[in-house]
Amino acid sequence: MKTSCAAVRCWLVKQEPAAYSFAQFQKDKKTAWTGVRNFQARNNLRAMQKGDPVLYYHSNDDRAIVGLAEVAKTAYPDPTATEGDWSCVDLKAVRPFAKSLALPEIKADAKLKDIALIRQSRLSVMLITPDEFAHILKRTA
DNA sequence: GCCAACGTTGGC
DNA sequence: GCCAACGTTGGC
Repeated sequence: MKTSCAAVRCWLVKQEPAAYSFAQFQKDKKTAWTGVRNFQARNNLRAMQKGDPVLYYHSNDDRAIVGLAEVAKTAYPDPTATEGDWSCVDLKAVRPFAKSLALPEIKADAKLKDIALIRQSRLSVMLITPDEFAHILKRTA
């Protein structure tokens, strides 16, 4: 359990399943979330706290929120960056969702219409409101 | 495969 | 500091 007084923040990361699927992530149990080269996404990585819940979204082929992860280690320098000031975190796979939540369903859901996933379609690491997070957990149970 | 959105780069 | 050109991402 988190014991700090800071509110738990919920995140969503996006990945192409062909590049790194949630199934592969589960086999690995833990992975370094490297390769982010966008300032806003990087700043979000840096704001993550250990234990924060992270939704896992498959872009391109799948287009659905498929599972849950959590932050295992806060931001540190991205070892894959050869230049520039970039960060990565470690993520731990928690569980796949019983039902994945597909993009058309997200778009059609009044409670999720302002979600960053839709509003900022190209951002790969984003903050999710607690209400949105709770609603997604309910719909994927 | 196409196109829209959008971040980045470079010329002025 | 503005803006056009370009590259990348991601939905369809």
